[in-house]
Amino acid sequence: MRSDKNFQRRRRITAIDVAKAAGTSQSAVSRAFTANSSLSKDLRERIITAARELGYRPNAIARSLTTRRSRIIAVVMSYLNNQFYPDVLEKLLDRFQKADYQILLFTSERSGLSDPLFEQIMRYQVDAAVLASTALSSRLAGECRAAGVPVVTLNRTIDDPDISSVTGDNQRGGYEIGRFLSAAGHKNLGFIAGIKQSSTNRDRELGFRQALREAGMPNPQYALGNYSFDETVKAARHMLSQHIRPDGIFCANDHMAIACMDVARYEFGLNIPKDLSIIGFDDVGAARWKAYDLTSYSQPIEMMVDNTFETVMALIEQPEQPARHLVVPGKLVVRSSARLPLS
Amino acid sequence: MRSDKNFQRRRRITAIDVAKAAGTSQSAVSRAFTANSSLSKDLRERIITAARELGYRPNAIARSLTTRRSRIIAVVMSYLNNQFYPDVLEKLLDRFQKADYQILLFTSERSGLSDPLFEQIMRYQVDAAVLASTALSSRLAGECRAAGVPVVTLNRTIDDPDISSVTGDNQRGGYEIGRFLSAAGHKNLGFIAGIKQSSTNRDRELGFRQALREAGMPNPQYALGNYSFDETVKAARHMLSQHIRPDGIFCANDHMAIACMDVARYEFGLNIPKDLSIIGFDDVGAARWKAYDLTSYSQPIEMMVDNTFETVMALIEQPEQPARHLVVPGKLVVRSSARLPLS
DNA sequence: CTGAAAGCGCTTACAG
DNA sequence: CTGAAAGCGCTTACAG
Repeated sequence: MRSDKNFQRRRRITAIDVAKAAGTSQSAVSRAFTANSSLSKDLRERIITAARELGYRPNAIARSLTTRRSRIIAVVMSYLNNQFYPDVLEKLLDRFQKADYQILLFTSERSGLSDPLFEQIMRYQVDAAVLASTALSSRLAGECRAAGVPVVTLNRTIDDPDISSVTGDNQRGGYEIGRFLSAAGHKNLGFIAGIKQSSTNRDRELGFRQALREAGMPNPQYALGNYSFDETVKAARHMLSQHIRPDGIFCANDHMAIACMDVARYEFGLNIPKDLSIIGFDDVGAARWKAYDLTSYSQPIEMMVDNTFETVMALIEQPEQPARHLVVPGKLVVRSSARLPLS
Repeated sequence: MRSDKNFQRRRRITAIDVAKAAGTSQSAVSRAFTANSSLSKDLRERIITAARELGYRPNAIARSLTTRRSRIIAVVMSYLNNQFYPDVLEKLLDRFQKADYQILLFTSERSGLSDPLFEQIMRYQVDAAVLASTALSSRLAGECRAAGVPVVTLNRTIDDPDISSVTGDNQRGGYEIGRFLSAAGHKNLGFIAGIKQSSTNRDRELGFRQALREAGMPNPQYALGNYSFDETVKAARHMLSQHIRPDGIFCANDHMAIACMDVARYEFGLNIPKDLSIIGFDDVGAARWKAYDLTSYSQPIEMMVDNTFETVMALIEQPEQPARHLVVPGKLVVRSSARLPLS
């Protein structure tokens, strides 16, 4: 069967080998490695011993062919240079590994071509997909679902209400940030947006604008950072060069807020927060770094991941159940990058 | 066969369905989806059309059962909060996806219990494993290899010379940093170490000490940061509280250097680099952030990943070939966190 | 070029 | 509790 001679791994040890060694049948071996299947204590022990001696390990690939469950979850993620995502990934990994699921990781190229991605996800018969890439077209989610693969989007929602999602409270976060800035007596606010079509950006911006409106403030100045460090540098330069320079900027995430702070301080010589307040979103690790000490709205990763996990499991058990849309509350973490409300 | 009624995904579309629709045999369908297998243009087209109409996608799991190649690579990684690793991961993903390999991601809990990890890796029949976790015991590598799974360690080496590795030039990097600091006229150097048993730390420290020796300088003051931000904060506090305070510190990676800078500036009120020079290692993205502007020795991720990929492929083709130990050259990236050599 | 058939390593209904 | 056997969805040597 093998044609390329280069390929020859030592013969695999299979359940049949173990069965022979333990003087029993292959089915019994299978049962010994399957939770709550009926097998006498005695036989089970004999099998386990033989297996250990032979270095036998059940072949998960073969198993999933018959069970039709791979115990593999596809995770699609990009923007790994934004610390928020690796942190999410690490927690996801922990959570799913603990439940004996493995994670097959995909990045969507920023080009957004999700088709080949979808192909691969389907071919590997994943039990579910977690989509945590803001860059992603919502098409991927729809395709997965149409193909019967449970999907949950993490840190984003998409148009289709039938697709479950877990997000932070983006709108409320934007709103609180707007209130905080206006209460501190800022006169000219700015907003540096992430990717325009992303739900995170949309909701954060929505909340922010609403707060300004309620406070009787004009619309904020606007620039596009696209969740990219370099683009944000340009956006900040542009915004800070305006005739009327903002005295407070809300950046749609911490990653951009850091870029913005660097520009303000080192290119414009501004003192933060005296000359300019900056607030981010996510409360990533670097927000705590003293050189930034960034005021931010938190997204509690642990809770988001737990909710994602629960939702995925529920969907695997009952694919037809109604979609869930979980919103995990965060809170404004006040540090020193923005002036405090006048008391 | 299925007992739990909750589980029912729509019937999968298999090669047999496509064969029927295209009026041919299942073998032909298989051939249509296999590169360079003999099949008439005509039949192939008919099959592809039928497949598209039915939404058929070959089942990679079933395929790997017969080919005995899963086209899955295990990647083991931890310390994802050190930006170096997500950056590596993103590149690895790109590189392997491009070659039609998928990545099954594992974190080793920092506890270091690698046994269950090994179990899972084996069960999923991965074609190879890339170990990029400094926290890892070298046992995992040995076990994989003993089980016939090609292994390459990335950003670390282990004792066993039969296990391939790809690393930056840690020793030379440490050496150049030592020369740079001594040439700048520093009098009292300090070293904040990463994980003691890690090869990266060992080699960086080795080179550093050698340079000091050659320059006729005393051994550096020493503190342990264990590649952890919080531990480094403590280490830096301790080191900077000494009677004779160092005027230059080499931190075994950028992640720790940032922690160290924060302590120096915001707890001790030191001016960097006037009062204290700090140099890191890796040249991660944050080293370029203006608030740190960190002098560092670079590890060229792209090249490291390319080499890892090539090595993995070579080992998959010829498992018995001799191990490779590739060292990718980096360079000192001079920014403003350390005083310059006296010219 | 094409098809029938064996086999990859498991799980599980069935029968005892 | 235990075993023989069918079947999961493919690949590929074999024969035509």
